[in-house]
Amino acid sequence: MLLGSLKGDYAFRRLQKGQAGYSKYLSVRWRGDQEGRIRVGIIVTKKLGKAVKRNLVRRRLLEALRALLREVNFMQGALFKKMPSFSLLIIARPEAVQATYKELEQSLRHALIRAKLIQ
RNA sequence: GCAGUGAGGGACGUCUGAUCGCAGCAGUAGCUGAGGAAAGUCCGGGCACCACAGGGCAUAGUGCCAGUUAACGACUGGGCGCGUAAGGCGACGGCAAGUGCAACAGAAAGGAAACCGUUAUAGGUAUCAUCUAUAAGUUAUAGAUGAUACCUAUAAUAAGGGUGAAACGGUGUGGUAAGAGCACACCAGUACCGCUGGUAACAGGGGUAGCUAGGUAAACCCCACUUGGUGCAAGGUCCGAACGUCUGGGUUGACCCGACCUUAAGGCAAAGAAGACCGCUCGAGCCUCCUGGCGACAGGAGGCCCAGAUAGAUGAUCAGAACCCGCAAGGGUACAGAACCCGGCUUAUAGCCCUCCUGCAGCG
Repeated sequence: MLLGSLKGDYAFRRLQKGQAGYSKYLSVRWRGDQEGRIRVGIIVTKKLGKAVKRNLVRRRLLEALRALLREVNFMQGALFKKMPSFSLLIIARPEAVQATYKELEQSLRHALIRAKLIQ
């Protein structure tokens, strides 16, 4: 499954009105579109630390998302012509630095369910 | 041998395998995939575009000498200063052009003057000595001269004033009213002129002169040299949205001009929004050896290809090894992530290795 990345100020601003979900280590927002693919943006602010720590959190989140997308079913609003088609924004909280990969993955699953993106 | 919160250096800074995932390359199998600082962005280049006849000013920087280098404010070697020395540190041209600045203490912080002090002269006062006069009898008073002390004025002086980071050369002799480079000898320093060694900075030594010139230039400044700006989001190619214009088509109209409409009709011009591609990684490249050089480094031979992402690829899980901590279970393995590319500098850094040093213990 191809993952596009969100680019530009407009794409991020559009998601301010999206469906939101929260969990311990992160929050998510998503919105359906007609692109026919999944586009994702991950925000890891400087509150989390320097480049090494921020990179680690971002890569773990991206890895966890890929793992989740392989096994889950999407809600109806996220589909376009029976293909998943939406923009997703993941915002890491400062506590995410201390989390292990497993904790991040669970946290992401929890948040996506609460945002009504997956079942 | 052990220890060290001692110094210096390291082209040391975890390793191996499996599975899943990501990026690049490849027809496939597959191969490759962060650092010594990738960091800070403090200097210097390459490269790119813009500006530019030449010169000057300004701004900013550099500042002992020689070398290395593409270049540098870097590096190497040397000199000088500080230090007993090993060694370390030094923006290390000029304050005997000008201007400015200096807490506290101190008489005074730059004008060599004031003050204290010293000395001479004059005046006054006191005391003493001598002489004279008067009165009286072994004394008193007055005057004169001299000496000493104190006070005042004028002149001379910078020897002395002990404070300070720093006080207008030092020591001695002569000299003088007292003193003073005032004169002389030696020493230190300065300027100039030769000599010797060195490419040079500079070092050694000689002569002459004058008599001394405080500190501070990462204070202004003076002198010498260097210095255009912006940074790969540079810049370029493809492609080409909206806006323009012309032709066409339509409406109005008897027709023409005109006006309005039309964008899934076409042309021209321009546009830099979005996107794709180039720039982009083979380079002042890396490794080994040889030659030259004290060295920085240079030359040669052979071998090698070693990230190129673009909101940004390195992650997850498991197994094992190494080192450290702990009796054990177990825990820990730093600083830190490429963003056009190189050369430096600076800062961060657990542990490991090498050389030297120190301590303790043992042996000879």
